[in-house]
Amino acid sequence: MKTNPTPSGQTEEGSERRRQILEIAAQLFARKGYRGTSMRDIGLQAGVLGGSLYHHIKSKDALFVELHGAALDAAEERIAKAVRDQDGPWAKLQAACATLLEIQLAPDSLTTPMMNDFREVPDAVRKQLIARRDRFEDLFRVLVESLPLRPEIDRSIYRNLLLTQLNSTADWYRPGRLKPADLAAQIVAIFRQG
Amino acid sequence: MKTNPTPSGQTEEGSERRRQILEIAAQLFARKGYRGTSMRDIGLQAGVLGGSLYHHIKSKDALFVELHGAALDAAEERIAKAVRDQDGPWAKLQAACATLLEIQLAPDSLTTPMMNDFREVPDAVRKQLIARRDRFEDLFRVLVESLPLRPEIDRSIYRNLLLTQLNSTADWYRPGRLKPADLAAQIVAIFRQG
DNA sequence: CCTACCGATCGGTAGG
DNA sequence: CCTACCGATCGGTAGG
Repeated sequence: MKTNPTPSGQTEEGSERRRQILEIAAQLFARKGYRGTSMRDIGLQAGVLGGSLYHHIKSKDALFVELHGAALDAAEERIAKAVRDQDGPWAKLQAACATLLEIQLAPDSLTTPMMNDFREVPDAVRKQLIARRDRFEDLFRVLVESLPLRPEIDRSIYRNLLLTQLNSTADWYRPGRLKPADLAAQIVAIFRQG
Repeated sequence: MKTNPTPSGQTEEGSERRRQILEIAAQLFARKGYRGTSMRDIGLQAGVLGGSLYHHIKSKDALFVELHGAALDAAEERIAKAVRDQDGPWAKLQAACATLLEIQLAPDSLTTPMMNDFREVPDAVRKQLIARRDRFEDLFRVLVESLPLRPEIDRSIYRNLLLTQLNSTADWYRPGRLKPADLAAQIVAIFRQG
């Protein structure tokens, strides 16, 4: 939908240069966190001085919120599609988990969400991130609703635990023989008790 | 063992004043993270200027490492005791989980571990934290070894997922009708598939 | 434990 | 996009 480039290069909104900068910033934020990434760091990677970035963005805060939102937009779309392709509540859940893990564990793109360092972020930013994340999690709320779970399981806690699991995997996962899809299978195997 | 106070007040190692400062620092680090807590913040809570803290500690880094170590020491001791009091692998695991959650979710003491913001911390500090945490996790390695798990479950991944779950609960838990022990029961109910 | 300060770094801006 | 800078804040220190 927005993949084909606009006619020519202007310095505003959707410019290619701006997209490059967003991608660089997303990678740095994902690796070093919000506070651990300075505007000068981003500038260094982009080949300009920190101050020059302000031609393309309004503030560090707005940049972070925009990246977070774009990442969740992309993730929602990919997950919804993966879920559509499956039949049965557990197959749908596993597809959603595998897709989210693939996105989270491939930290090389604009689409990597950053759901983990809310505590590092200014209060005003945090509020926006939480609101957006809550909407994102509705996707999983629906999936968990349709699971056939034992009655003693609290679905709200269950969903929280599952999402926590998915979101914090990036903290310890290292690429190797264990693929994201394998990990998703293990997680669902655990969460799918008889 | 170290609970009764030393004869009188000196300004060195084990002074009461120092203990107060460590407690204040631990709370702030737990709430705001490593980078989000300045020495001036700690001083403000302690009623002194930031620079004055350096009579009691060597550096911010050393302070954080010391707090992390002390918290894990205390947690290990409490968990080992709780495990000893139970029979059977699942009962032992649940006791360990409940104890760890109780510690993590009562953020008002020197004993609250901070296992979550390793990315915020300087490299030299991170290495020490990881080494200490790995030793701590051996406690759970032993517990997971003795579980009767289905053969298709990878115990190393299983342990990682469980610990991730326990350690990241503090990010979303809010005190209420759901007690730490209840949460531990829910987690173990999920991880204990038939 | 304070005063008074250091060098470094931060997000951000004016003006070209 | 750069030069040159702002005010704020950081960890830490000397000297009392």
